[in-house]
Amino acid sequence: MEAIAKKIENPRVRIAPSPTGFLHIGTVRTALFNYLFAKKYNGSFILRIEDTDLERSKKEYETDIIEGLKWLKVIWDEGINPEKNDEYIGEYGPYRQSERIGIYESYINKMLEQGTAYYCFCSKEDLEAQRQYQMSMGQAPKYSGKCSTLPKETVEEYLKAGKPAVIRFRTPEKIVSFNDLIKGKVEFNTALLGDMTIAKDTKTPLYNFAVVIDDFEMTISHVIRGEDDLSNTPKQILLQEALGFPQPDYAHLSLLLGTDRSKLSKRHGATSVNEYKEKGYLPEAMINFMAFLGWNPDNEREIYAINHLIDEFSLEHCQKSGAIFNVQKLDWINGFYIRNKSTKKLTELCIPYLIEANLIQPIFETGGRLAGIGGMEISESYFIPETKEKIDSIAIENVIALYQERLKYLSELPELVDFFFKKDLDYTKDLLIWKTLTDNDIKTALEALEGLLEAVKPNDWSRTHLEEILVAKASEIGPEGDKGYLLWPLRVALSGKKSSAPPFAIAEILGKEKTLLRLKQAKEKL
RNA sequence: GGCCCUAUCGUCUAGUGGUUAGGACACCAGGUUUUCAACCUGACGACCGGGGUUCGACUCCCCGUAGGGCCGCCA
Repeated sequence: MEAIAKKIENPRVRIAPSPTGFLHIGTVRTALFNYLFAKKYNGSFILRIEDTDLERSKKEYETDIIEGLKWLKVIWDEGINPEKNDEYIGEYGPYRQSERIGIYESYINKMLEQGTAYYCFCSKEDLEAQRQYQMSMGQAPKYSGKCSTLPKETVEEYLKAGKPAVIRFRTPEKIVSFNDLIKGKVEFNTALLGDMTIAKDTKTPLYNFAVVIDDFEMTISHVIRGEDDLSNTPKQILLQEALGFPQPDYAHLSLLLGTDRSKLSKRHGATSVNEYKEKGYLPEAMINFMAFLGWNPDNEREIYAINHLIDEFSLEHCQKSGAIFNVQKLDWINGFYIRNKSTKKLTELCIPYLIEANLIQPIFETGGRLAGIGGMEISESYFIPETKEKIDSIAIENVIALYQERLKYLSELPELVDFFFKKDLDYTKDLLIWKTLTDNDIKTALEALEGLLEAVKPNDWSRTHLEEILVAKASEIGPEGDKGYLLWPLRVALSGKKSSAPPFAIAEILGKEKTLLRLKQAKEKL
């Protein structure tokens, strides 16, 4: 019989990244699940920066983590102020471990006094050799406990002499068992652990120790984290017991996997959210996609906005096994969100990519700001570097509208629409050929088009009218009504590509003058 | 090597003893298109193996097997 599920009220959860790299996609997933859990049950979501490793921690990475989570709108209730990084929000700060050294120190001293922790003077080399030996003997690698019985005087003496030391926890040997909210009952025999290192010295705590202190001090009620931390849990529970702390509930999320089913890492490709942001994935698509990696709602719906995710979220529906990060599905979801955006909004998102590709450049007349890819602020007007023409955002919007339903991600755009912004198109004669068309046929078609378009009055220059007259003509000349005999050369002449949006719409946007010019340029290729 | 976790279409998953094993992405075919995309229709495609338990196992138990994670003076 299962234990009666505890009611969850106002939980306090946290995400505790260490700023030793750019915001990782796996961190985001963990953050998201914590966030959903907190919001679902009216709790608090806390951001704590685990920067005890001074060597590897960098401010730059911390900023990246904060900015990435902000971009995804996975916002915390407590921790570093998202707007002002030198301030904290919440009563349990500071929220950077590097600023909590005094707190750890007092607990370390307490344990040293209690005797639940002791100084160890063994050298790294000896320890490593021991580990190798034990593993080769088929034993669990663990510390021998050599220094655990050192007389007090010896310890004093060594310390005074400045002998290198670390602080170890006198790990009790017992069966630790806990009920993981996702995995179920999990048991460990801590006799296999050995006395673990909890600090390099009283001012330099190590991960497992700092986590336990902070989770207690910050009254964390639920620890929701990746499965890679599962084997740290018994160590942390033992520490809690030694310190007399209550035990939080644990939930270990299955891992995000690469295509080879190993833990998602750099060698699988993009793992930093920046890379996805730059490639032009929308934050809401990323969230929707990642929520469905290792979780699913009760129904078969797939598209979920964040507030729906919050409504439906529960740890019971979390998968026990790992999930491959499948970019194809991400592409599909992202395309869906792109299609469902207003064209105006999408245009704002796309403009930085067009600028980046140097298809357009902003004109800063009234202090417009350029925010770059993923940014929102845009200039009022633009010019086309290649032609020196001015182009307003409405015109750009018309271009975007044509490609909105063809886009999987934003960075695809420039190569799809570059022909709108170019003087000469770069394609060869072969591309103009439809099925069995000869040079002469193409010339005839292009001239027919010229004649037809020349006659269109400026006021009639619209995609619907152009379609009307051109399709009528195309059906006439092509065998068995094959419109490609006329329309294919038209498309290629206008776009220089073998696939594009309908040429009538392209012609409308290009305008009569440029359309005719491109027809002429096409003839010159023959 | 030790400990722990996991196992349904290629992928993400539904399924909690009796189902034609459902959906989505991808793939394939057809429709619509001058093309591509979008859209519509359809097809293909899975319970890791072996023992139990049971009238009956994808579902429960055990043993294998496979995959993964962790075994730091990193987090």
